[in-house]
Order: sequence, then C-alpha cells, then structure tokens
Amino acid sequence: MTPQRRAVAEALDGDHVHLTVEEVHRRARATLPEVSLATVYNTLNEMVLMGEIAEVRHAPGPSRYDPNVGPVPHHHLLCTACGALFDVEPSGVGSLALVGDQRHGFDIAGVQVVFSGTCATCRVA
Amino acid sequence: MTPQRRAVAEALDGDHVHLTVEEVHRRARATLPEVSLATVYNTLNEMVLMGEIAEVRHAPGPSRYDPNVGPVPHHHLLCTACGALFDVEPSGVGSLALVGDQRHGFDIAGVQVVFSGTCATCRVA
DNA sequence: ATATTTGCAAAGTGTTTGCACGTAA
DNA sequence: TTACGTGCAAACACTTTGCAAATAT
Repeated sequence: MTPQRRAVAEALDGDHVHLTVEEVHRRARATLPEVSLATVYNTLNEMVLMGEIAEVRHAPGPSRYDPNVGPVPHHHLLCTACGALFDVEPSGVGSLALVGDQRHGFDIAGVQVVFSGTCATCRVA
Repeated sequence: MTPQRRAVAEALDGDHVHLTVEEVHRRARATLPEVSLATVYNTLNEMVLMGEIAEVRHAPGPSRYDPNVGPVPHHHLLCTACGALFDVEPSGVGSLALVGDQRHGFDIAGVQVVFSGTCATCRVA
C-alpha cells in the first residue's frame, strides 16, 4: 500500500459517486500533488480486478468508477442529455432471474439495469 | 440515399447481430469496395440519431451496433470472458417500472438490462 | 445550381505500456 | 536486495473533423 494508492482510494470515498479517471486524479492530487494520471489508471484497474470498485460504461466518453459494490447490487438512472448518473435501489426493480433457453447456456454472475431518460434539470432547459 | 449508405444498411441486416464499426466496414466493402471507414462512422451515427439502430457499449472496446430496435425492446447477455453478446427476450424479465423518489425526477424513456456471466464455451476452456 | 456526402488524412479523446528511477518489504 | 510501484512520454485504440472533390436532388 503506497501513498498514491491511498490517495486514489480516498478520492473514491462516498456513496452515489460515479467519478471519471480525471475526477479521481484531480481529487487524489488534492491529497498528494504529484500522483500521475497513469498511476490513477493503473490503480483503478487493479481495484476493478479485485472487485473493490465497478467500472461503469453506459454512455460515450470516459469510464466512470463506482465504489458502491456491496453484496446488494444497485442499478442506474442515466440522463441521456447531460450524462448525469443516479443510483437506483434494487428494491425498485422486480425479479430478474433468467430461465431456460434465455440463459443461452451461460453461468450468470450478475445483472445491471440502466434506466435512461431526461433529468429534471435538462427537461426544463 | 447514396450507395454508401445502402451498403452500410445492408451490412446491418439480420436479427441478433451486434457488429462493431470495423465489422460493418468489412461487410459494406463486400458490396461496395471503396466505402471509407469515416463514412461508416458518419452513417452509423446518423442511424443512431434517427433511431434506426442502437449503439451498445457494455464492455471495453469499440461500440457495437444493434439493428433490432422494434417497439418491444430486448435485453442483453454478455460473456465477460470473450465479449460475446446475446439477445434476451423481454418476456424473460419481470416488471421494471421505477416509482416515487427512485425516479429522481426523471422523465424515463427506456430501460436496458444486461446480464453478465460466462458463456458455455468459455466455461469449458 | 445547390446543398449534401464522400474520402482522406489529421487531429482529438481515452487508455495502456516501456522503461528508468524510486520505494516497500 | 529483490520485486514491485511510480512517473513520464510515447504508443495505442477508437472516433471525430476539416476540407477538397464528387454526387444527389
């Protein structure tokens, strides 16, 4: 555990956070000014592999990183106008089991639901 | 309507197809050898804006294009090992309405479910 | 004739990597 | 000391764009 990794981990603190690499970099530099962008990329990739965070790629543009990876997976609500991303509690979504030939022979590990639409701010504008 | 656009549209023919730009380009060239990659990108972007096809970005790597955009939206099943993408009929998935504060003030236009796991081929390997 | 589309190449964005240096164990 | 992490810059992958020539209407 190096100071750089600690700074990256701290930058991802909080719930309902979906930061881009650049945003993580900026926050990490607030703690440790000389963290490089490459180290942020490397560290985020390792954290994804370790299952500590999730990489989110619903829209064009850079990946976002979501530290909310508890045993109860949540879903997302994406504004297609401004790219804003909100969390949706799984309780709001019905059962999602996949049965029979719909499984296509897969060993299913997870499911992600993405609602899309226009957020209140963009609807007014 | 130009020959180039016709070649791109033909390349996207078929159900359960999720082609990358390169794949569309290759297929389009089988019909019209001098279609440029830039024209394929331009045409695909226009078709997405017109709602004729959907852009699919579930995994790292290039976008995929899905011509199956009828009134009944379908969902996807992604192999995280090899990237293979299958269609899932919406009948296999329960109700997905989002109510109350879960809506975060959105005007919801659509919902996409992505199941992920390991396909039969990758599980054996 | 006019506006649009094409193709090329260059530029733009997002991400990874090679390598010399530095640091943790 | 020995392997691993860091930072830089260069390379890479994917996509968009400026512009002149060609084409559709």
